[in-house]
Amino acid sequence: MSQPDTKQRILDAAERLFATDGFHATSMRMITGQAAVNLAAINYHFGSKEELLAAVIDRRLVPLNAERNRLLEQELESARRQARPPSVRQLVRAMVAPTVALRGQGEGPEHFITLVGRILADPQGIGRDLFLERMGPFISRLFEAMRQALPHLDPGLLFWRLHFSIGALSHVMRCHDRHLRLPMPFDPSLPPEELIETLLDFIEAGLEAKP
Amino acid sequence: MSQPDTKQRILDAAERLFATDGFHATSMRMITGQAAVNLAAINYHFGSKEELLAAVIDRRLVPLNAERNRLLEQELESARRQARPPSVRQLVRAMVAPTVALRGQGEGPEHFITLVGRILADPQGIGRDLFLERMGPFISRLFEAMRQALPHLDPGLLFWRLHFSIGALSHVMRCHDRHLRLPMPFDPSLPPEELIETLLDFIEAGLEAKP
DNA sequence: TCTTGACTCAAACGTTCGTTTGAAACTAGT
DNA sequence: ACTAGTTTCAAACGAACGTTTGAGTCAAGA
Repeated sequence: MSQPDTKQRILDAAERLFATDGFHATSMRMITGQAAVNLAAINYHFGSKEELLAAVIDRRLVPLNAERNRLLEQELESARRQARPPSVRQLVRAMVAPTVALRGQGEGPEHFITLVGRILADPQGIGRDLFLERMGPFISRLFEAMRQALPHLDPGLLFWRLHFSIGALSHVMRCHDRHLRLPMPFDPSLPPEELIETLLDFIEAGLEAKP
Repeated sequence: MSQPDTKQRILDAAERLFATDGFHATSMRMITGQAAVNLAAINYHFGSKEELLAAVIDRRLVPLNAERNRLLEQELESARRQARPPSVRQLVRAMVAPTVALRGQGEGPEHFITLVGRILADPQGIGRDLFLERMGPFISRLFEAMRQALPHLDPGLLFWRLHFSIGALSHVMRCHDRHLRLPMPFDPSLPPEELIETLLDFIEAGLEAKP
């Protein structure tokens, strides 16, 4: 390949622009302009604008879900060894930690976070089916593991509380910095490690609420 | 006016299309086609496509925030009369109840919910500034009231937990029905009243978690 | 009846969109 | 040095975009 990084430069520029401006508001000329490649390179390397979006999503989501599954299986295995039910906090951590860790991994993952927020908000969008297809297996396994961790909880109630938990996570991911730019008399910023624990405190208490 | 409902028909069609397809993916010809009005009617009545979006948002958000503020002031006044701190649950209810109540109020409000989800996911979108401008006063007042309700809680921690709460709410609003269309061995659907209480249980426990 | 203002309409404006094309440039195997 | 295969390039394609225009329609006041 004469310029082996053409595909990567397109992926980086598309990730950034899809996140900041949205899929439909981003033109292929904007992408190829920022990537400093020819306009036809997208269709040559990816086929179409939609297939480019799929490639942008897959590049980060596949390894992310692999890590989430690894942490979940690790806790299930640890619980099995010790003949105890899996820990709610550790199960939630399997979902939360790799996600929050995306922050502080550079500009690319930050843009990816924003892009995922857009995809979740799009009820019939292009990337949504792909995203849910990638997420489904983990969510199913997390739900089953959570039923072992909270056997007394009604499954329907557990479903909704997991739903709320995912919402809290995705919302805090979506708003990196100044989402609610209110004049605050203090600085609410937290390092990622503390943010994880703060979020785990909140979700764990909500999942284990009494009624 | 010869056809006095032209503006309403445009607003209804735009609300539906902006929600399902997104602002940039919706053309003015799609809107005027579904509204059965002339293409130029949008520019005549609203000025531009962006001003139409602002009108769509304002139509529902202004009365919604009025109701939220009413409930919040009602609880503050009740607490003042009884010389007690405001109730966490009642304060959260002021934010949650009018929002969840939008479900079951017809097709229009349901589309509006989806549209708000899109606006929140758009970091520099057209409707975002307008939306935050409308929401800001209520959020600020809610935060101050919550500080009275939870005086022992660090303000920075309260900020984050309110952030998580808003996330749980907006996520559950965004996913009316089959957001996670996993093969569930049960029916997780709930009537709005029960959904409100289920969400309040979750948020209240999270806000009052110990550390 | 004439006039005025609000509204609707078909048609066109210039621009930008995603995609395609065919030739040129480059790399590597023989 | 020649060839085959891959990648880049400028240019153009038809289609769709948001907006504007100017004539036409209608209801109501003078």
